[in-house]
Amino acid sequence: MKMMRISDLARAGGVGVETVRFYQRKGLLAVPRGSAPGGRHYGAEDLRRLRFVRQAQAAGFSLAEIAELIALDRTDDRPRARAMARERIAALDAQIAALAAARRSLARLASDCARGDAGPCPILAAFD
Amino acid sequence: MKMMRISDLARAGGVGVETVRFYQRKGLLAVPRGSAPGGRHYGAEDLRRLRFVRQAQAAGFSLAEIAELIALDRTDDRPRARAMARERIAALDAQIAALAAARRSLARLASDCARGDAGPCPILAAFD
DNA sequence: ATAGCCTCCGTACCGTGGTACGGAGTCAAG
DNA sequence: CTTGACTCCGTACCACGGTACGGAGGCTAT
Repeated sequence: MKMMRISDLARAGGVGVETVRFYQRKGLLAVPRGSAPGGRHYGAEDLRRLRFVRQAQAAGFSLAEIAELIALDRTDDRPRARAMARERIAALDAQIAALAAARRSLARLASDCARGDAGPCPILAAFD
Repeated sequence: MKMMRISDLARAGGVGVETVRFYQRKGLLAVPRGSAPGGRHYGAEDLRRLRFVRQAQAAGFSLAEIAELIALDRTDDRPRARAMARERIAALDAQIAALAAARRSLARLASDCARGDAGPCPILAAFD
């Protein structure tokens, strides 16, 4: 692919230039091989990485964990990768269940509160 | 009402004393009516509030929004409370869907990677 | 009455995930 | 050959949600 500049990479990844640079500092993204002034800067591989970072973040991995995943990918440390995935799945399950429970409480609040301008609208009792 | 001290309240609410004090500064919890030295400090109402804060946090409200909810409870501003609840429910639904999608991707990674020490374990391709 | 634990209060600090700023250099077009 | 857009780089700053620290003072048991 065709020598993207940092701003192109950022746009393609849906983040700001400063965020790309922040990820570079954190070791999540390669900083372009120093000696290529004016030449190519970033390629398709960088964009894949950037997208991976965003997806992994959406899955709840911290940036530090994502750095670890990238290192794991390099060293092909499959057992560790599997373990991290399993841990995250368990955490995700717990989180989804907690959010679903909160959603139910909130839905109850909204409907308890929905009709009648009189009667109790016990906001502080929403979570019982 | 057994005149809890701040440390009792914190323990009952599952947080640290410093966190209770932090919430007081943020206006989420009342600071005990200054003139009662040695007398009662905190009561059941404070504990309900503290628990409300934690539950509302679990539902994804920020501390600033929680402060607003508490103010709403005081002024009995039902329309606004309903609106906040509905907004939060929508955000929760989106978040739950996103987490569920991430969970599926991760589950696929874990199983793709599960058997065989050979073959591809494409960590960086986990989210495609 | 002194020790030890507690409270209150202010201020400072922390990790996470960015966001902004200013300076110096490079590059292509006008 | 200057202007403008862009790069790299470092440093500083931000919001959020705490967490820690140090001093002044109070309650209670020994």
